[in-house]
Amino acid sequence: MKIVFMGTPDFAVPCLKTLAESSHEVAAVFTQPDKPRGRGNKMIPTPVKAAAVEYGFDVYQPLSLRKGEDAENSMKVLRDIAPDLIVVTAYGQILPKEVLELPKFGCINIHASLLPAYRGAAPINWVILNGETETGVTSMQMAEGLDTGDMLIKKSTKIGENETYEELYARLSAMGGEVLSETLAAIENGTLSPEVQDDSLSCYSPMITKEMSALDFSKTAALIHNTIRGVTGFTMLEGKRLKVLGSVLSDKSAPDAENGEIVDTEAFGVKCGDGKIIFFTEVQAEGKKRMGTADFLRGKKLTKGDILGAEG
RNA sequence: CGCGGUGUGGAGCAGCUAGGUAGCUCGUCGGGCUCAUAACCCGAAGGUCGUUGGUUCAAAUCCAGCCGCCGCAA
Repeated sequence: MKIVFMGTPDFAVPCLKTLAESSHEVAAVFTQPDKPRGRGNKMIPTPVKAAAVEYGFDVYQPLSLRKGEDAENSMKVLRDIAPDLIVVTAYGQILPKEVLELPKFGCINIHASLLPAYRGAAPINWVILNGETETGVTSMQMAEGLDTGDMLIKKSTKIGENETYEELYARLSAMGGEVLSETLAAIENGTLSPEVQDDSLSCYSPMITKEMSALDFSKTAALIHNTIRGVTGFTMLEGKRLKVLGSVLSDKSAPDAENGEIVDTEAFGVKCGDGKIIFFTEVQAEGKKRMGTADFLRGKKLTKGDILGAEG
């Protein structure tokens, strides 16, 4: 088949790789325009662009597919290519109806959740924030609504008790490539059995914001654990920012301590709102590399009784 | 030219402001103690102090450039 791929972040790269290594023809790759980002505001290509260039594919980066000159040009390009299928993975743009209807087999999307649950922008973060124990990847035939298309192939996976967003992201990203591969095979073999989503079971996962990462030690240890795993926690230690990238729960409690108080200076244990102690396993201080707690504590002596999160 | 931090034995840090014997915690290796140990005691190895140049009698420390890593903002 002649295929056009649309995707932007790391997550989409395994899907592009799947296509590149398949027998199908990748006629073009669409990705978001380069933007100045990162330290020094340098122009950084999107991960998909970088990968596409490696493979030698044609890359298009329209500002929008819905309106303006870029949209018109893009439509022209797509019509000229006349793809059999468009594969979309975390592209970051809403596709207009005329694009959805252009290819013979329509557009398929690889989504990082078990639909109809967790439609929307940040499913991987939200499954962890909500303490889910299982998630997965779903491919769907794209429709006009946001992640509402008929489901094609679904693969599920367990979420580890201490698994972080980063780890799950990597796993689901790889699974995305597998699901795509199976979906393509099914399309070719005509063995697809699209399944309509039950809207009553759906839920959305809105974009995450920085504020969500701030650790609130009046909450329960479980919730704090989910925040750390789901969006990375940050708090203040002796007036400096401290990122918390991993944690484990414990049965220990410290009823007499204040919320956010450091109660264990040898393993970085902090008292939470429900009295339980949470242990940080990986942290990163301002200007420092991320490191395991054991490494961190070798150079940084904690003071028992210090309260995390207190400004100044 | 977005703002800022940082680069010191294998790991994480101190030392730099007021230049002049390389320090701490841990790890590694050897020995000891112990029924035993990731515990304790004794000892040892291991560092061109990111890099290049400058100032100086003397630079980890002061100055300039370069490279690397990172936080914030976008």
